[in-house]
Amino acid sequence: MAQLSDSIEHFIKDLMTEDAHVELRRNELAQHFGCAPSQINYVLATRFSVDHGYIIESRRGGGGYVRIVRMQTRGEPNFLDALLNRVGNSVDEETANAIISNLFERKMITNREAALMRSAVSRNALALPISAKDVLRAAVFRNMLVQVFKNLEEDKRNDV
Amino acid sequence: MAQLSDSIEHFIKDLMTEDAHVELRRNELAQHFGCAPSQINYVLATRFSVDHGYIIESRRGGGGYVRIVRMQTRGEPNFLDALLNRVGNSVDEETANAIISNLFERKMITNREAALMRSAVSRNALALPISAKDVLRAAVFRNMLVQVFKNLEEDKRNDV
DNA sequence: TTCTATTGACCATCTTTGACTATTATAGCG
DNA sequence: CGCTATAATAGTCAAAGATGGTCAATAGAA
Repeated sequence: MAQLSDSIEHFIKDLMTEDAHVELRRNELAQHFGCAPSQINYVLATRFSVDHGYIIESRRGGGGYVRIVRMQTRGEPNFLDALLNRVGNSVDEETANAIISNLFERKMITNREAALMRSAVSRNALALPISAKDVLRAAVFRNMLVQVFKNLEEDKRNDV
Repeated sequence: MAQLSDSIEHFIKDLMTEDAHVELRRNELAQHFGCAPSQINYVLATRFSVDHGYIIESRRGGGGYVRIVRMQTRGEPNFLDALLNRVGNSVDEETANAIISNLFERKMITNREAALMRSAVSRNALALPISAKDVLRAAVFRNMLVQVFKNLEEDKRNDV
């Protein structure tokens, strides 16, 4: 008995045989299957999660969409999933930096991107005793802005 | 599904590829796109704000106009300072995203870097009611990891 | 029973429109 | 010439429209 969720899953995967990504209208798809729109979310959550090798992006409002991207698992399958598990709910700066370095060595991120990431997770960016998210975000963001400029200087020095 | 607002945004930016400013008739433009004149104001407010690096001047009455000017920051030594001041101790996501877009349009960061930055300051990354910095960092960092993979997909899609 | 699937009520976000308001130029009048 | 009415613009703001998200209750399958 092909469950509704299975049908939707296969429908989406059929759409993705060619391309590694699809974009769809949640409501349209729900209507196509005659189900509640939230059913689509259920399918996405249970069959297209990160540990299944997919990433979901979406946008609300007029012209809204849901985009499903299949990750290419270079090397180990579910590398991202492994990294996310490694990080878990808590990670110290040293570990985070080690992971960033690893990503760079694997040529998955550039030098600049690695620097950006380090700046975002640095002690300096996050060690403030604050609670309001805007305040926290400001701290993270200021650090990233500084890094952008450092990168520009670096590029200039290297005549890029 | 190119939204009206997106079309109008691109239309205006196309007009500005040469010159750093354009002057237009609000009603004419609205008629050209078959929409309400106030739609133009919406686009200006959401895509051409000061944080996006633009200044709007206008005049009503006969011979009225709307002028859009791209702010010059070339050689401006205090651009970083200005941004840091703008951010201050608190900044909302919308403003942060506007600034990131601005940096990208000025070719100061790449598409990938902009995406990384957005992921680091996103609601999703920071809205957790947590206090321990390691926990918070984990949230930020997980988001960035996902972004790295999105970027890889993006590059592959664009055959870079 | 226990795990998975489905639904629906309520929420969040982004866009578009329209009624009402504000400003400016110009034509006509005294 | 100076004033005023009118036309020509643009601005504001709140409501409606268009999507997607979340979560808890319920139903169904194993």
